[in-house]
Amino acid sequence: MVRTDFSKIGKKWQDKWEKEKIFEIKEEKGKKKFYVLDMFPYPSGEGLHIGHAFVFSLGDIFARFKRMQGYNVLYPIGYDSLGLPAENAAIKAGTHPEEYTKKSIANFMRQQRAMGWSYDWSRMVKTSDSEFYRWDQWIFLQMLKKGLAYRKKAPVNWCRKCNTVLANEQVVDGKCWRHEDTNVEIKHLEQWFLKITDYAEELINGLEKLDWPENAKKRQLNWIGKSYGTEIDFDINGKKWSIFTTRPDTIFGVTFMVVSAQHPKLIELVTEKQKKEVDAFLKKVKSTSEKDIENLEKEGAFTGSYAINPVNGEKVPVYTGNFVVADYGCGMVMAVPAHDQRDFEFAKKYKIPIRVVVKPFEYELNAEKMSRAFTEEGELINSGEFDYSNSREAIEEITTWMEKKKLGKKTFNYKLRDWLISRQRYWGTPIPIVYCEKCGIVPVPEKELPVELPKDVKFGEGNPLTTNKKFIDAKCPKCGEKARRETDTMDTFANSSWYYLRYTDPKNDKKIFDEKKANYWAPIDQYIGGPEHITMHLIYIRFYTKFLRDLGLLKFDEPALRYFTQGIVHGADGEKMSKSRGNIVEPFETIEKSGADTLRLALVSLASPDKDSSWDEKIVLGSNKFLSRIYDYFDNVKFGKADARVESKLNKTIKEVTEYVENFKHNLAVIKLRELFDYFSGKEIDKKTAESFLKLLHIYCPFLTEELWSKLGNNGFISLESWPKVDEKKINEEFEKEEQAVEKTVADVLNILRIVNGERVYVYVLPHEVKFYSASEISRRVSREVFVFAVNDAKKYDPQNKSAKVKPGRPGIFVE
RNA sequence: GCGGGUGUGCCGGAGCGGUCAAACGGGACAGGCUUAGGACCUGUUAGCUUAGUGCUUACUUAGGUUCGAAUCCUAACACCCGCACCA
Repeated sequence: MVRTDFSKIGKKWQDKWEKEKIFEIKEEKGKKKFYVLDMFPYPSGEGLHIGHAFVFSLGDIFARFKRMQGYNVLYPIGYDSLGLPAENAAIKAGTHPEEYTKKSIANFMRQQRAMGWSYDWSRMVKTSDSEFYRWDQWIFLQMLKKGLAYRKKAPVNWCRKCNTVLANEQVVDGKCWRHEDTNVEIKHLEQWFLKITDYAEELINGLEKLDWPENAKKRQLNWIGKSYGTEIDFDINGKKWSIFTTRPDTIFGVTFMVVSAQHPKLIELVTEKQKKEVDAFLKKVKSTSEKDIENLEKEGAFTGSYAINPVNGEKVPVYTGNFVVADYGCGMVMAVPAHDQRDFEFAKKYKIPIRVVVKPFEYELNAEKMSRAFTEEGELINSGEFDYSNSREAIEEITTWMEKKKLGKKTFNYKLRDWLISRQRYWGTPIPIVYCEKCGIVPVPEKELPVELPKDVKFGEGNPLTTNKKFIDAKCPKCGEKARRETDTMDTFANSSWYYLRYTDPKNDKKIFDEKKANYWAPIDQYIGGPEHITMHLIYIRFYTKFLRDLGLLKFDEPALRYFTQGIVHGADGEKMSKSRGNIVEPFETIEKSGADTLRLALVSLASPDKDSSWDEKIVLGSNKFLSRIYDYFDNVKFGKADARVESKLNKTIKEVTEYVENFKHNLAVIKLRELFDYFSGKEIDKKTAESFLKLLHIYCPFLTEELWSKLGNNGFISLESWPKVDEKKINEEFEKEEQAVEKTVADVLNILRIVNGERVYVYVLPHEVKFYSASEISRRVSREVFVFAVNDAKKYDPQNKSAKVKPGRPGIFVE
């Protein structure tokens, strides 16, 4: 047998598809659209990795499936080519990010074609094209107009390795998302923010109707983090200071207050006497951000001020502390050490009194002897008129009571913060702003967009954009005087927040996109991408979509109706693939050796695509073997007439596979295809059945099936054929029974043959079951001569009267 | 601490109330085809037992619901992932 050169077949069909532009589509009235999208890649110089091969194959499989089902399928590709990694990699390689990106993209494209992904290449977008990022700038200006883009001085996350600030979403465990070993520092800088929090409520509510994995929705919900509580006003030095709490039931147990070390108005609270102490503490806080944040001890300093508890008039000291988050709630908390672990630790350290106000139902609490805070439900004590009520119920009661007395009010808070988009780096979308001494912050007029990235900059220290004088020096659009151009660029996530819309009208140079086109294709019907994007990209893209809708450009609220998260393919050792572990799998080696079809098939056979899996080279061998068998079979196939059994099996398979593909259960679909092939490869089949099989297989193995399709004498592309339809009438459960009967009998016969040897096998069955037992089939399987008799057959040969043992579904067997 | 997930035979991994000793693939073993095979085909792969029957023990562990559980519930253990000083 000659080894089939799958990679050669691949190249042949790649070229044909491209020449005929069969995947280029346009809007069509009367045809139902379907938008399949894989999250676009950041084009690194290293080319596609196995994760790419996997996700994009999932997308392609789905796109092909929907296309064959008759939908007008939009399946585009683009490159998230702006961003820090490109800049860093370019610097490292001693080249310009633009060159680096260009090369990387070319390499990506070559590899993507080889994988057989059916993109509409004519719609390709690159975020690094000024014709793309021009619309980033345009959106920014619209947000500015609506007050959603604003500038403020704030404590921000700074990564010294990236040399830029980071969004909240980009801080992982107190470290930079790109530098696991680098602690994020807090700096106070003036930066641009997008007011995503305005959409917090809608971002929560919108989740409900989305067909997303439950855990993705939960994670977003968690991230937005809405919590209900009470805002309570405390009097400090005659001024009103509010705090936020979810435990107003413990208000009588407040023994001190803590204000965040980063609170903008902290100074107002610090008395002359305490200034030194507080300053020393603040200094320490700043330097501790360098250290391990996880095990940070709760620390603080007394400010010298006292707050008056509104419910009992008590004076309690106000501290500043390192464990209070400045921009959550009010940046200040009421501390109830008896019932909050953090407050407890703080109180112990600074010897602040602890007062129990919630008593456990079963026992007494002694404040002095407590080793930790009691945070569970209990009975109120030391709480004035609320004594003896249930603490959980008291939350509501006390809040209502305070509302009546105007001491506080019911409210809620989000964990979600506004999106900090300024980056002090070069390879990003320039923020279209000019600073004028006279006019202040002035937006660049829309007709002057794009503000292009100058090519001539120096990389090294600081923001490269500041090294190009021509770029910085600008004229104020308002007064015409000399002004300074903003040198910060936008977070790369701005680009990916709306790219899916640009695909619908990628070459439009008048507008961001044509609304008709966008509303025809979008929203995305099936989005596919990794779980790491759930709390970053997928929040931002939803936010942008809602904003563009509010501008009147979109008629829908959500960017992606259905979302599939693929699992991570680990190395053969079950560990995450990494260079240092040396367990990286290079998809290209496999493609060259066994062809893209093999790789695609292997990737989806490995495990359920939504689950993590470990790469196993054997899966490639197995897949390759299967494809070789198919190729050989079709290479010298002779068709006959349709066999009812084969047709039944085929239709059942169509039904199952369709269902599996729809739900991304490709591992199971492949099994069904294997079973079908095994079933008919030993039998005579008709051409139509064979073609249906090829069509089912096509979504996984596009090249091989194109080849075989044409070998069968077809002129067109199988890529453009339609998905087989189930003919329920042809599914005959009788055949299944028959199969099972044969299966069981074969097993029995083999079992007997192991004990006694014989040449001839006699099978006795109930008269109405005779039709289920095919002598030839059993004979084939057991390699003996086989005779089937009905028990009431007078002429049967049955020397040991085995027919007496016959029961329904169980034949008698005699071997001699 | 909070949230999500997973635990199945030698391995990967299906199954998610009966038709389950448990799909499919891989491995191992036996046999066939062959000069030979890492190629292909067939069979075996929990234990005991038997001319094909039957029985026992099995799907992390311990309980429970049920006529009946790998599948549902409760608890424990283990592992993985996400968020986290959010008041």
